[in-house]
Amino acid sequence: MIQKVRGFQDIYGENAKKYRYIVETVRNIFNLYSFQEIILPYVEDISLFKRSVGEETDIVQKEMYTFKDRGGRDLALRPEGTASCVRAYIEEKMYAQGSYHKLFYEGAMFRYERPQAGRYRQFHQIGAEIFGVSSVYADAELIQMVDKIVKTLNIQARLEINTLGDFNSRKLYSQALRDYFSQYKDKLCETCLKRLDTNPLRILDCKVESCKEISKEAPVITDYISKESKDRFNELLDILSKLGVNYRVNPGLVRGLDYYTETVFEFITDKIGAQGTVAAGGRYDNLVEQLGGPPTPALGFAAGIERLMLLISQLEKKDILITIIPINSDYILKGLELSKFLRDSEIKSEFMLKTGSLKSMMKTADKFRTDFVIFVSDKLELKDMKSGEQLIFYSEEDLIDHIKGEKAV
RNA sequence: GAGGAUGUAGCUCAGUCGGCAGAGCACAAGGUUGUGGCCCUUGGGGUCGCGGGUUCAAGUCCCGUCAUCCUCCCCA
Repeated sequence: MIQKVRGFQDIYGENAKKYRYIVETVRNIFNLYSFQEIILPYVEDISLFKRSVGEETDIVQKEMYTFKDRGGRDLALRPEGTASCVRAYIEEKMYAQGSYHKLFYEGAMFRYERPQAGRYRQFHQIGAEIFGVSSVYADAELIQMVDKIVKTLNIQARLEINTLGDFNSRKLYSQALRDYFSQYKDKLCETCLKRLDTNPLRILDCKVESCKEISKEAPVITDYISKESKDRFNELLDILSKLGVNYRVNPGLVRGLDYYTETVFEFITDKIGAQGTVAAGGRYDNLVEQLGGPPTPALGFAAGIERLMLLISQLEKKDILITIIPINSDYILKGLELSKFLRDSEIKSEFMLKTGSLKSMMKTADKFRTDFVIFVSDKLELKDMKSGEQLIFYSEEDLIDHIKGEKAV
């Protein structure tokens, strides 16, 4: 049997409903905050991700799905959305329209990782970006919006927040850490040795005792962050409090992508195993320029739809279902005609396609969790599946009038 | 990329020392020839993940492989 590819999944049934529910809910919130949708390609030039996400990051080094197309172009399935969004912002010359831009996107991302609960090779994100605003109020508005999403979906997650300082501060601090930890190469764990090259900030996060010990004496980020950045961060925290957003400052919070500056944040849950980050983002003030656009401050976030799905409870059944059952084969066509009539009257209905004994059709209807059954014979009998009561009608019009009356109540 | 656990009916899972492939639920038919849920009876269902090996004999032992789950890692 041919099976689905490792790390890929079929989303169907209740899960498909959850997926759509999340996307609809989040899109609705984006609309409330006046973000505009951008539908981006799934395939981009490899160098876009090398130059934005970072040449040395795990995502670029070992997790991208890359291939050559027939024209010999080096391409990649997108591992994240921000890079494409920035590329489009520059390529479509949105900056030329002046003011600022608020965009959102949604769709599949691809990373070749070891699958795990809440981690797939094809996964889905929904995210938003703001281009052209350096004001701290943009950070506050964005984070408050994500907070609203989390609250609207009724998800238990805490907000952790930190600042990395401006681009230069971050670079200087990384170098300082690299210099410091290089003295202890023989004492660092294997993964931290790699982090020395890739992302020295992550060493501070290591759980190995010996690494923790060395980290204690390591340079502290506050010494490398400008007063402006610190003030900015404190102002953001103050605004968040006033907006009613709860947070926890985590000085160890570092994002894995190279482009972040200043504000970084994650919404984290401990209810779905090790992959607890449900939504995350931050500011990336240098990325647009770095990719060939005009200097443009920017920020954004993305949420993992599969992880949100793991956190939302069973959806409530909203609409009522009516199943039409012809009592024998003589009335099938009449039943189908009735179904058409109901649907033309905007009434949701299921026409019983399974043939067999009335008993087996009733069992099937029950499995569909139908609310009402209409038995079709020379008359029409409406049965309430909860109470078992039946009403007899002799014309389709009378029946529909009755149903519409019921729905109005 | 590293470590660990698991894989038997549609689902959840038993299967002892290597000796005829099992249960519950689900499904089908009937009890009630025009009515679901509860109950009773009967029935249909199997590439024991896949491929090798050992053996008179393998779901069971050995090797490989694939997949799922968990941890590390990474990240949404």
